Parts: sequence; C-alpha cells; structure tokens
Amino acid sequence: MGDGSERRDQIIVIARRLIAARGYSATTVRDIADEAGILSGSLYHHFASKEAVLHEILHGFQHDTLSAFERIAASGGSARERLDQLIEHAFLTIEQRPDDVRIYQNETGFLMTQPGFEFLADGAERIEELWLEQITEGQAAGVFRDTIDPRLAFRFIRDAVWSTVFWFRPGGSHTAASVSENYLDLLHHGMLTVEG
Amino acid sequence: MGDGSERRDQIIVIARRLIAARGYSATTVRDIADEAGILSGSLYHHFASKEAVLHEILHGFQHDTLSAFERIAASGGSARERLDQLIEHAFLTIEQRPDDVRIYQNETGFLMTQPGFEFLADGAERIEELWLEQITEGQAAGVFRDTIDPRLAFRFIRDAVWSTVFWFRPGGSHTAASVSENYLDLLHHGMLTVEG
Amino acid sequence: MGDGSERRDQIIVIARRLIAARGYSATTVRDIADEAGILSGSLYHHFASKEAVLHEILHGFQHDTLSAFERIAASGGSARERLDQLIEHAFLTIEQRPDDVRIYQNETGFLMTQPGFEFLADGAERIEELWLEQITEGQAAGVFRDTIDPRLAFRFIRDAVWSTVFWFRPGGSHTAASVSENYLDLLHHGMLTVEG
Amino acid sequence: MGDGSERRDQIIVIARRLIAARGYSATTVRDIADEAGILSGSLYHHFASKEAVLHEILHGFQHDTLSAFERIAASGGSARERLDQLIEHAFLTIEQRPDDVRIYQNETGFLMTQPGFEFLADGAERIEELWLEQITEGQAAGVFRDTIDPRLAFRFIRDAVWSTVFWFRPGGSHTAASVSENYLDLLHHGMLTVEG
DNA sequence: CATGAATGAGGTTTCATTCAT
DNA sequence: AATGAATGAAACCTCATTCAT
Repeated sequence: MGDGSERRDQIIVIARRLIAARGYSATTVRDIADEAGILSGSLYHHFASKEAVLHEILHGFQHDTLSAFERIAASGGSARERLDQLIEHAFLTIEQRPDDVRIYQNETGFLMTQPGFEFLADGAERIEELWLEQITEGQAAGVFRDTIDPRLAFRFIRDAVWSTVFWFRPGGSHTAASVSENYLDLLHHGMLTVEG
Repeated sequence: MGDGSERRDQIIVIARRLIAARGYSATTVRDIADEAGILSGSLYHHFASKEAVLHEILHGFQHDTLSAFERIAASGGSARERLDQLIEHAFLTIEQRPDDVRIYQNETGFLMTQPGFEFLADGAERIEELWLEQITEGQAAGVFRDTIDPRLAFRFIRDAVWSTVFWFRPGGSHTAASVSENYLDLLHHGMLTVEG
Repeated sequence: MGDGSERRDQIIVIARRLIAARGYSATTVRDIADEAGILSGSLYHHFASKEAVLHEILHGFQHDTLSAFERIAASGGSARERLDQLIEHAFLTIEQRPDDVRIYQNETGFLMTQPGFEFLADGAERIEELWLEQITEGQAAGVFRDTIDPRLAFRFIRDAVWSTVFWFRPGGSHTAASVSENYLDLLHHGMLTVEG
Repeated sequence: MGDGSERRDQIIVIARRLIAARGYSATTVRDIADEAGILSGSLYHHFASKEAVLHEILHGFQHDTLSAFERIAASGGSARERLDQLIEHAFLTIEQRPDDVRIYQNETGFLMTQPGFEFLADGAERIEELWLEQITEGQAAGVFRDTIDPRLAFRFIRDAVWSTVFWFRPGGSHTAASVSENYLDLLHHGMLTVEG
C-alpha cells in the first residue's frame, strides 16, 4: 500500500471530488466504490481505511503547497514581491486544485487534533512562519505599514484568499488572475482613496 | 413546538456548543440528550428532528444578524461609516456568539441547497445586497477606490472577517475590539506605506 | 373507566374512523389524541391502554351484531327466511357501521388468540352456530340443497357478505339494499340458467 | 440486487411465512434476520428495505397469478368452463401458496395507494377484467343468469374464494379440491332446491 | 484484485405509557 | 381532566470494516 497503481489513483480522484462536494463524513466508502465501479469492500485492497484516503489527499496537497511556499520564500526579490507571489500561488492553486483546497478548508479544523493528522498542524505552523517572515521583513524595511499586527495581517490575508475557493467559479466574469489582481490591489492600497 | 420552554432552550444551548465543536453530522442526538440529562428519544418531545434543532439555531442567528445589518444599513452617516459599522458588528457577533458563527460558517454551504433551508441562501443574498450598497455608494462618493470590483471586495471582506471565528480566542493578546481595529486599518489603508 | 363521558365517546368515534382506515397497529395513540384536541398522555385518563380502545370498539360491535343475530334466529318464519334476514342484516350493518365492520374484518384474525380478546373467538363460534342452524334446518326441510357441506356454505356466505365492506361505497351505482338483493339472488339460484 | 442468490431466496421464504402469520407491520426486520441466522443489518445486503422484501413477495405472487389467469382466459372452451377454471386455479393457489395469498389479502388494501405499489391496483384491475369477461360472455350466451350485476357477481365470487385462505387447513375434513367442488356447486346452482 | 456475505456498532426516530403538577 | 416532560424499548437503517473464496 502506498505504491501508485491505476486503480488507486482513480479512487483518489473520485474520493477527492466527492469529499470536496459533500464533506468527509457525509461521503461514504460505498459512494466512492460505486463511482469506481467496484464494491465497497474491494476498496480496502487499495487503502487501509477511509481515513487513509483522506490522509493521502491532505498530505499530498499540503506537501505540494508547502514546497511551493518554501521555494517562493527562498527566492530572490523583496519581501513585498515574495508576499505577492505567495498570494498569487494560492489563487493559482485554487484554480488548479479546487477540490483539494475545499477539503483542506473544510476538514482541517477538526482533523488537526486527530491522531495521524498531526502533520496538518505542523504544516499550518510552517506556512504561517513563511508568510510571517515576509510581512515582518517588509515592515522592517518600511515597505509595509507597521501599525498592523503581522500575525493578524497574515490570518486576514490567508482567510480571504483561501475562502475564495467557495465562491469562485471559473467561466464567470472573473479569471483566477483577475481575482488575484483585485485582491492584491485591495491589500496593497486599501479601500480608501487619498481624499477619503 | 416552536415556543420556548426552559428545557427547549437548554437543549438549544447544548446543541449549539456541540455542533460548533464537532460539526452537525458528527454530533449525535445522543450526545445532545446525554448532556441534557435525558434519553435521546425524549429530545423528540421538544424538536421534530435533529435537523429541526439545527434549523432553529441557524434561523435565529441569521434573523438577528440580518436585523442588525438592516438597521446599520438604514442608519445615518456616510457609506464608509456604515461599512465600518457592519464590519464592527460582525466582529462583535464573533465575540458574543462564536458558536452560532462557527455553525453558520461550517454548515451553511452544504445546507443552502437542502429543502427547508432555503432561507440561508435568501439571507446570504440580502446580506450581500446590504454590504454592496455601502461599497458602491462609497465608490460613487469617491471615498472608496473604484479600481476594485465591489462584489469581489465584499467577498474578500466578508470571508476575512467571519473566518476570524476559527482562530480568535478571547483572553489572548487581542480583544475583539483590537482585532476589529486592526482589520479596519488594513482594509482602509492597505499594507503598503506611502513610500512602499 | 367504563362510564360514558362525552370525551370518551368522542375518542371512540375518532379511533374507530382512524383504525378502520389505517389499521390498528398503524394508528398511533397520538393520531387519535391529536384529532381529539388533547395530548396523547391525556388519553389515558379515559382508557387504560390503546388496546382497551380497540377492545371497546370490537366488544360493542360484536355484542350488537350477535344480539341482532340471536333475535333473528329466534324469530318466526322459515329457515330460509331467517337466513335471508341474517344476510340482510349483515348488509345493513355494513351500510350503517362500515368502520366497525372493517376493523372487525381486519384485526380479528390476529387478535382472536390474544389475551383479553377471547370473546372474539367465542362470538365467532356462536355466530357460526346461529347461521349453521338455519342452513341445516333448511336442508332438513328440503328447501336448501344438501349436496353442499353446511359449514362450507356458511363460510362462503359469511366471507362474501362481510367482504363487501371493502369495496362497497354508498352513492355509487348500488345501494346496500341492491347489493343485498343481488347477493341473495345469486345465493338462492346460482349463476346458471336452467338451460346452462 | 434483484437477482436471486440462495440467501436472498431463503430470506424471502422466511419473510413470507412471518408476514403471513403476523402481518407486515407486526413483523420486524429482526424477526426475519433472526430466523435467517444473521444480524438485522445484514439483511440490507440483500434488500434495500423492509418494504422491498414485501414488494418482491407481492410482485412475484401477482405476476404468477395474473399469468395463470391470462392463460386460462385465453384458453378454449366456454365462458362457464373458463370461469370454473379461474375459480379452481384460485383454490389451487390457496393450497399451494397460502402465505402469499394471506399476505396479498391482508396488506393489499392499504398498500395499493402507496408509492411503489401501484402495480397492485393495476393487477387487481386486470384480474377484474379477465374474470368479468367470462361472466358477461356467459350471460350473453344465455348460460349465466343476467339478473345479477356482473361486477357484483365477480366481487362476491372473488371474496368468497380468496377468503377461504383464512380458514381452510389441509389435513382436515376437506381437501382443496373438495372445497373447490363445493363452492362451484353452490355458485352454479345456488342454495335452493327446485321445490324451495 | 475483486466479490459477496456478514459483522457490530451506532445512528435517527417512533411510540405506548407514566406521572408530577 | 389535562398538560408537559420524560421513559424505555424497540423500530428501521447505515456504514466502516473483515474475510473466505
């Protein structure tokens, strides 16, 4: 178990879609097996448990996201550029892997304390570190205003960005890029005009 | 059924706490009844179903929140002042009724399409109208920058604000008021300094 | 318990209608109480149990029916006239007390062996005696053909007659009297014409 | 689900016996599972619901009965012969499948209006057509007396015949054949002697 | 690899009944 | 004579999981 057979991959793909749409606890092993064209018991040849499927989805997603964030945080440029890139990458991820993001957003809160899912808390902490670095560095450099608590700023940004996954639908009046651009504009300059 | 007896209220209070903590589908009727000191079947003397408990919690919460928003939207002052008050009221609500907010945030997405819960979509739409009015009015008045799509702005704000319920813990280094203040500062002026 | 208060009578009337329509076990104490405008628990001021209501309905009905049959069996006239009268009385009862008949037909089979409902078997036996008397007497008198087992004849007649309660609807193309007349015609002369 | 495994068949056999004896609503899923030597939940591996078991029993029975009736109605001979054969087949069915007949007699009235059981009303109507054809044809041919409403005649016959299932016990003083013979004698010639 | 059958625990709900007030 | 709250048993059903074949 752990090697990537075709069936295995197929099951993950199906599970991802269903769990994203209905939630983990409302998605049954049988739902997944049905769509894969096998019996629910047969699913246990590929995964040790229902939780193991969720584990694999979340672990894979967090690994990829964290890697990308590490890469950006270690890249050249200014703190402001790096923060922008982190945000842009998040919007890109929402566009490319919306189901993963939805699952992450929905299930992570409850799971973080569950045995076997400690990696979620660790990853969340590491992500916070990486983003915070940019904010505090930018404040130190005088490019970000320092009247705002950087921890709060991080959370405001993180939540606004990732939550878009629940309402953004490609094919509407906005692309992921235009949503990203709008958000960065708002974040950079705020809502008020100079006169306001 | 529908009027408020003492037991009924007590059950609602318990259910609110448990559902906020574990999620609706992971909270069992027995969990609720156990904490109320009655048998699970006895709960059906007070409520027609498990769903009816959730309905009452969400309906009550949405009613109160919407009323407050309507009042603010209809009050005097500038669009900017009203938007600030909407946001401040949201933070206040998070402080005073965190369980209601958590349930609303967690369960509303799936429930909105379920029969009997249409009021959730209606309410969400009305809230969007009320907030949008302030944003577009502020943009028309030249007090809010108009390079940002007002719909996107609304959603960015809404999600950032309400999501704080998942991490804000009173008694830490921040009060609800200071979180609110920080958010308004960030929203008004953005992250960048004038030089940045 | 046992005296006839107004509420008591009202409950019996309601129960009769509901049990006839849905069956005893599918009719709940709450169904009955609801229609009576009281709470289900309050019903126990008037009756010791749900079964007691059924008992009263069936006992009363059987008493009345048996009395009438006894009276007819003891009346003057020929055996044939008395058998006709028994049958006519049954059709009359179906017209006047259809709910009682339906309940009797539906529930008696299972109940007959239940403690407290032994009177049903006793009454059924007595009724069989009374009807059989007429048949055997008629056969002895040479007015009824004696190639038919009188016990079988009784049951064929009884079942055909009482079963009409399940399909006869007054206000249609037949009255209870015309149904009765048709049945007696068929019973007396059979289906075949003299040539047939 | 729908094909016939051994366990499935075994469950049907058990359910048939229990439902015939106690009635559908008084027979529990556990009763059935207990006799099959499995847990009540395991029954749902074979059937979607308790109702589905009943559906299968009734549908199968109605199908077989209707087929036989159609065959007889389409066979050669006179209307009188065909009516006799219909009646004889009914008595044969009572002897061979008494549980099916009992269930059909007991549950059909209430079920006919329930979703999923519309076939019961359709079948009952088709059966009425088939039997009526013989009666009206016989009347037209002058072999059946035409003073009797054929619809009433059908119902009198149907009810008398099928109701025997509730009292006929093989091994007593009568066989199914002798009961059938007695009924046909009564139906053909009526009770009265020529002198009567 | 998959099936088919089963487990066992637990879920929501129903319902006749009791009883203090 | 009725209420309102509760009981306790049992109902139907779900679901993750196991395992012999």
